[in-house]
Amino acid sequence: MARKRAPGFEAQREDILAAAARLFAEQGFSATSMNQVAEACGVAKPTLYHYFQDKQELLAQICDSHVHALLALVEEVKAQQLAPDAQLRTLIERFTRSYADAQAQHRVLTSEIKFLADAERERLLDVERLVVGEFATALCLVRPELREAKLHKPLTMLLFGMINWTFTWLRPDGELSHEALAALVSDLFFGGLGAVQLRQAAVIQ
Amino acid sequence: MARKRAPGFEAQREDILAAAARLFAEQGFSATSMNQVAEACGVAKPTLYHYFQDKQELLAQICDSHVHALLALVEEVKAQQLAPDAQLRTLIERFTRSYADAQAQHRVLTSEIKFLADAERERLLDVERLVVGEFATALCLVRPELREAKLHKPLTMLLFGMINWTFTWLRPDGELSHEALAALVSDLFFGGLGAVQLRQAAVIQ
DNA sequence: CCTACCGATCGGTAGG
DNA sequence: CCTACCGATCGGTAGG
Repeated sequence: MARKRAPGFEAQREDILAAAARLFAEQGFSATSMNQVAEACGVAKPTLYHYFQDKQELLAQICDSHVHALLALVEEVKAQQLAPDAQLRTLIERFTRSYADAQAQHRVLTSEIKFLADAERERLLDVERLVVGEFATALCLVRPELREAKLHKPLTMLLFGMINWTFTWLRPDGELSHEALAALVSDLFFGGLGAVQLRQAAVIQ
Repeated sequence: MARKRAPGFEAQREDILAAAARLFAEQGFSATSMNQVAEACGVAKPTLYHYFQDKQELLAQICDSHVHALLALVEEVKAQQLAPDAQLRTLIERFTRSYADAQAQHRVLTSEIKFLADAERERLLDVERLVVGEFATALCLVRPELREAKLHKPLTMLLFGMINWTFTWLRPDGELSHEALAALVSDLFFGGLGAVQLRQAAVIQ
């Protein structure tokens, strides 16, 4: 039997991850020092190395837990077996709302993943691709002809663009709530789908 | 009269800016060393300091020239005095296509601007706000009721999200060309505008 | 006396 | 879990 961790071990570890996520999101991974992380959670720098092997592992843990939370979210919606329109709309709204609680984690996942080692980064990108794939599949249930026109993936990425870009401009305490934003994105995307011309992918090459 | 610069001065300077933009876009500003910039353009590091005061000035020049290019682009479209629909569509297409030629500059402008000193950063954000403002104005000409619903700025930012996010997934040599993408974004956004419900901004607070 | 650099090394700080 | 450090490398600059 392995020896028990000290009682506060997991809580302390989560504290460090949360502080690191906030700093990495604000300053970037490279511009953030381990001393800053230590100071932010009120411990000495060597303490960090008791919980994490190195700076990269901090980043890897933040990205890993967040991308798996996103995957769990889409799996949960999928399990509800909603009608196509309702499913895609629910995905959009759940996703947009999830940013309210995990802004820092999401910014780190999208902006700092390049600082991971190749193997670790590819492993996480594979999980990201699963998440994107579920959105693309849900989209094809709504408008199946998009798949043969090879527009389901581009349209999915335009949708992710709308959602992910919000962290550059949406103030958490501003007039526009995440709920209202989710409805706006849904309306815009669903309305736009009907107007998309299907000839484009063929035109290209 | 000021003495003339050496003939290759401007060309060398542009070379350095282009190499720095590429490296900053790929690795981030903080993770890129002046030695890497120097190596990328085949000069010694001290030579960089002949053209630029320090590393931050490199970043400032990249962002400054690109954001002014974007401003010039919107002013040029505005001067054409097109009908509202055609103007917004042209803005979207010109903007999307401009990324094909200036991907690195655009990534730096959107991702690395935080590493500038406060005053310099604010100066550039003010120019960015002018560009966004022109899009929002063009959007209000297409659907004036969006302004009173306070949705013209959020919708403009969703549009920028679709366009700006493309650098995370659009392969410059891939199947989908920038032209086809521009048409897709236009179709989706114009189609979606008709479906946007106007009650949302009021719901919020 | 100017420009356009180079080889070498500065003070300070990063991750560990 | 702290103080005290290391090998290395950072941005920036000296003399020639």
